[in-house]
Amino acid sequence: MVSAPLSTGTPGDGKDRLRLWIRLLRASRTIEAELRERLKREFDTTLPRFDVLASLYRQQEGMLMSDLSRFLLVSNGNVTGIVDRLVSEGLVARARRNGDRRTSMVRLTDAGVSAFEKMAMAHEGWVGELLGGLGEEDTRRLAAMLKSFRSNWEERE
Amino acid sequence: MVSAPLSTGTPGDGKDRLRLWIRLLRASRTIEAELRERLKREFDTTLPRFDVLASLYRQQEGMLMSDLSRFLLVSNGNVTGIVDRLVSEGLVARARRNGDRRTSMVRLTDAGVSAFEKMAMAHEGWVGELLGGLGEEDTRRLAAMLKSFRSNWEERE
DNA sequence: CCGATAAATTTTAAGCTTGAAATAATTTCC
DNA sequence: GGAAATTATTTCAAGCTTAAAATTTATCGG
Repeated sequence: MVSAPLSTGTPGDGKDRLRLWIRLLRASRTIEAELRERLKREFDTTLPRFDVLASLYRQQEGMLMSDLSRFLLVSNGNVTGIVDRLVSEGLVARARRNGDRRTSMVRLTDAGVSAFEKMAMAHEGWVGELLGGLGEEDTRRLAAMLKSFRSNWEERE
Repeated sequence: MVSAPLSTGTPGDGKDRLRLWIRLLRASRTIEAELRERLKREFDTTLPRFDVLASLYRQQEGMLMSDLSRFLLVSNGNVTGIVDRLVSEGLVARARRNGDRRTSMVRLTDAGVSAFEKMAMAHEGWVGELLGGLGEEDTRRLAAMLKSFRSNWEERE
């Protein structure tokens, strides 16, 4: 996955950052794969569906398709398909709005709420387990660094 | 993307790790999306193809399909398709082996080597830019933490 | 009011991804 | 040697993903 550093490397050039990126990507893919597999096995669902349910659970009043897309960092068209499937599973409902007929408010159904709560409990446990190798101190430090990275990034677009 | 912590949270429970996981995932998706877009725009290629080329560049003697799959953390069937496309682009070649006719050695062509070298140069620069918000010290610390996380993980399977 | 522009969403085509089933070749073990 | 198990790969169906085009509805400037 992605290339090892090519440049010959005096300290401070792109090499350290490339190495960091490779490790970041491997870590997140490893965890993601494990979570995906467990969601499939235990709840017969997928990570994208879980992510949509999680977003909607945070916003009980509902979200627009474009809110979902922006929040989840995926394309508009992508969300359409995932929500379609969740609707057909009865976990989510679209409600046309009087104000603006282009948009629809997407919201969890009661079945969606209770399905998500079960999954979220297990999910939180799994993440705790999968990141168990990290001490509490490192966990918080890592989280803080990643937070500031995100903010830095967002500033510049 | 993934749920915010649900539990009410005494320090040291799963909450901190869940928060870390969410940030890790958001960071890697953000960077990944930007790299994907630039690979498309500048080189008319994709991240999975770039990843395969990068693996093969590291192992100039070639890799089995299963080596690629294991190294890239993706499924076997997935690699088949990506390599097929790279072969049809002339960047990669499959060579049947005399010893074991189930396997084939996949290797970069000359065109593949020079295409990859161009991309890798740009790629390294992009990563440097995208992670630019992090100081050198943080970069190295973060990388060290992620490395030890990976090893911890790998020990337990 | 009406045409142009913008905004929200869906559709489409191409490619990525997985997990499982199918193929093919090798190895193991009587 | 030959059946059975194992290994490497491909094929397949379903779903995820993107970027771009198309659709539908709102808004804005005459």
